[in-house]
Amino acid sequence: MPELPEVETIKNDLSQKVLNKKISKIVIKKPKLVKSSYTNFKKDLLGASFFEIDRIGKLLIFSFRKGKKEKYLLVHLKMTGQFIFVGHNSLVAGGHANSKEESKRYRMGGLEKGLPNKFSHIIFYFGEKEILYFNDMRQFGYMKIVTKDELDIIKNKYGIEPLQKNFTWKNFQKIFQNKKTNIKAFLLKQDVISGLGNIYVDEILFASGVLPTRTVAALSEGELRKVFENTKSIIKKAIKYRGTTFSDYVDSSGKRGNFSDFLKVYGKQKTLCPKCARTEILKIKVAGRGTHFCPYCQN
DNA sequence: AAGATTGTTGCTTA
DNA sequence: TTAAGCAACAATCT
Repeated sequence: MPELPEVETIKNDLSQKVLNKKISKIVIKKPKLVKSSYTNFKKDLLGASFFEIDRIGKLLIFSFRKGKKEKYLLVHLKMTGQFIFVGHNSLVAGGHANSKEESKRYRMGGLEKGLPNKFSHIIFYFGEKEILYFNDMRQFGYMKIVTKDELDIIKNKYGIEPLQKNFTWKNFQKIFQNKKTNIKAFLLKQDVISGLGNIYVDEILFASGVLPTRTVAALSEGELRKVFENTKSIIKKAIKYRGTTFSDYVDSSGKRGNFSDFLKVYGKQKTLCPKCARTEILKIKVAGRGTHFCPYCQN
């Protein structure tokens, strides 16, 4: 599941690869993934080039010019979306990556061969031989082109960003005052804090020693402070290690994220807690999501 | 073979 | 009016 660190990694990598290169061809195999006008999609993008790639929360923003106006290609990867950039023809194996075994290997991050595969739904060509594949097994992801005004409206719906200046203890405290929902559900809300998903929320709460079921308003100042600090540090560290691969995520070169090696609770149910070494990590459902925690270390 | 998987939206309920 | 809760969505794996 691409969350903030994974999307940030993709943003940084793609910025090195596709900026200011002319889009020479676009192949759309699954039109329903284009959520804006389908007829305008190619019309707007063909011949254009992206001059900047940005990110808010888990949403990628590709800026380009259409005539004198700036427009924006928004891409959300949702759960299984991937961007794979291929600079040479070497990886393109003529469209046969469709065996069960091969697609599994592919999703697990072992990009050995086979592009496009049956999950390559939208394909951008840059110049003669550079190709950007948008793959999405579950077809939850989407692309859409918006104007500046539309972009501003969308941006305004996002909460504070863990990496930005306004992510301060003061602001954090203010936002978390008197909220009656549990801390897990609250941290997942994109209009509160943008970019956190199921993996990082579980990791942040474990690091903070706070049970995911705790009501926000009932947290002590010290506990809340830990949640704040750990949100910053864990997100930063995850970006440093190029994100987490749990099932489907790979970066734009098809490589896995290395933060997987640092996961302490996510996916670790039935194993011993790495901190107290005496209690099994439990997995329950909170906020409708699989939730991992140590009942001894988290209170 | 039914249930779990998750990010987001939009509807319902309090 | 606002906040919280939850079903729905899609496709695949266990």
